[in-house]
Amino acid sequence: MALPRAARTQRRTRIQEEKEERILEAALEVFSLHGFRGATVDQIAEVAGMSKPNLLYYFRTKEAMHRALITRVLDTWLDPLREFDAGGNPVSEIRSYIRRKLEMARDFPRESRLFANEILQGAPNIEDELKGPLKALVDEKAEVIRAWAKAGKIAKCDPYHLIFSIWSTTQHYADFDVQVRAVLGQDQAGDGRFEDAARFLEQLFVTGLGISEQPA
Amino acid sequence: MALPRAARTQRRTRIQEEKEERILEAALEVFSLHGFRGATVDQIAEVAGMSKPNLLYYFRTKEAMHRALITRVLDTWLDPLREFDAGGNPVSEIRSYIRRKLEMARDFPRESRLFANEILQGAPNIEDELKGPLKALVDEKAEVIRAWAKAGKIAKCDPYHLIFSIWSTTQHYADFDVQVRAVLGQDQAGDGRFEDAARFLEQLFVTGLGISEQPA
DNA sequence: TGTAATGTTTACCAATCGGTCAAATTATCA
DNA sequence: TGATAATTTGACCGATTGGTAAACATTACA
Repeated sequence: MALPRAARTQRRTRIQEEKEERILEAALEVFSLHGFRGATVDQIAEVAGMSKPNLLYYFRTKEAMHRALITRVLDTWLDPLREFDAGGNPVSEIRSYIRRKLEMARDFPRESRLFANEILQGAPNIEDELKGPLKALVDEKAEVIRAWAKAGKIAKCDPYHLIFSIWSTTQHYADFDVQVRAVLGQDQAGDGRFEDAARFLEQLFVTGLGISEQPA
Repeated sequence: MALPRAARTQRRTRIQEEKEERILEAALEVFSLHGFRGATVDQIAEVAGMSKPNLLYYFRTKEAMHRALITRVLDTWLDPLREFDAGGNPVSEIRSYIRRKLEMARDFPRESRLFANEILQGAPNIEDELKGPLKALVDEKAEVIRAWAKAGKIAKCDPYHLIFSIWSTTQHYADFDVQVRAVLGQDQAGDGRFEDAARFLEQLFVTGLGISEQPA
C-alpha cells in the first residue's frame, strides 16, 4: 500500500527527498511557462523524467504541487524585503533593495513568472498569505520609509507606492522578458540589459527620492 | 450552409456586427480572468448569452477569438505612446504619458491583463507584432527622448528602460490589482489608490528625470 | 409572399484531462 | 536471506474539452 506524503509521520526517505525535489523543479518549469490551467500533469511528469502515476504517488493532486511551489516561492520572494534595514542608510538601503530584486528577476525568472501568473488569475490560492504575512511585512517596512521621509532623509512620498514601483520595475524584466527582448532587438538583448536596467533604476529612484523641497 | 466570418466577401450583417461584438466582450472578460488555456468556449458562450455552436459560427476556433482580441488590444494599448509628442515640453509629455497609461490601467484592466497573460506565456501569437510595429514605435519615441536628454532638457538616461519603467509601474495597478488591494488593506484600497499612485509616479519620474549633473 | 441566404440549436464526437487501481518491482533491515 | 514496506508501472476511468453535422428557424429581399 504505502501512503504517500500526506499521511506520513516518520521522516522522509532519501528517495522521497530526491523525487519531490525533481518534481517541484519540473513543476516550476512547466507552471511558469503555461500557468496552472495550461500545465498538464503529463507534461510535468515528462520533464521530471517519471511516469504520471509515479509522480502522483508523491503529490496526490496537481493542486498540491502548485501549492507547495507557490508557498515556497512567495517566501523566498520576500527575502530581499526582509533584509531591508531600518538602521541603515536610507538611500543605500533602497539602492541595494532594487539591486537584489533585479538580481532575482535575472536569476529566478521562472519563480517570478509563477508568482505573476498566480496574481494575474486573482491569487485564488494565496489570498490569505497576501493579506496576512505579506501585508504585515510591507506595513512594517513602509513605516520605516515613512520615518525616513519625516526625518528629511529622503523625499516625502507614499511608501507603499514606492515599494510597488520597485516591485513592478524589477519584476518586469522577468515577467515581460519576451517583450523586453523584442523591443531591445538582438543586439541589445544580451545579458547586458540587466546592467543597463540597474543603472537606470538606480538613477531614477535615487534622484527621484533625493532630498528635495517637495511640498507636503 | 452559410460560411461564417472567414470566407465572406460582402459586407457584414447587422446581426454579425452585434454578435461579434458581444462575443469579443465576453471573450475579453473570460480570457483576462483565466488566461487562454484556462478559458473555455462554453464559459465565453455563457457570458455572451448564446449557445456554443452559435458562438463558433462567428469565430470558428477559440484561437480565432483570442487572436482578434489580442491584436485589437495591442493596438489601443499603444495609443498613449503614439500621442507622445516630440514637439511638446519634455517633462509635461512624460507626465501626461504616465497619466494616460495609469488611466488605462484603471479603466481597462481586463485589456491589460489579457496582454500581460499573453506576454507571460511567451507571446506565442504576437511575437511578430512585438518585433515589428511595437519595436518600431518604441524606437522612434526613444530617439525623441534621447534627443531631449542630449539637449539637456531632461537628465541623461536610457530611454528604453525609461519606457519600460513607465509601462511596468502603471500596468502594475491593473495586472497585480489583487496584490495591491491586499497590501493596502480595505481602508486604502478604494478608488483613491489611483490618485495616490499618480501623485507618487509623477513625483518619482519628474524629479528623477529633472535636470541634474549626472555623469555620462 | 416566396425563397434563398443567414442564423440557431440539438445531439454528438474524438481527444485530452486529472486521477485511480492493482499488480509488479525494488529497497530496507531484522 | 527473507519478509515487509516503499516505489513504480500499465491499463484504465469518468469528466471536460474544442469542435462538428445536420436539422431547424429566421431574416433579407426580389
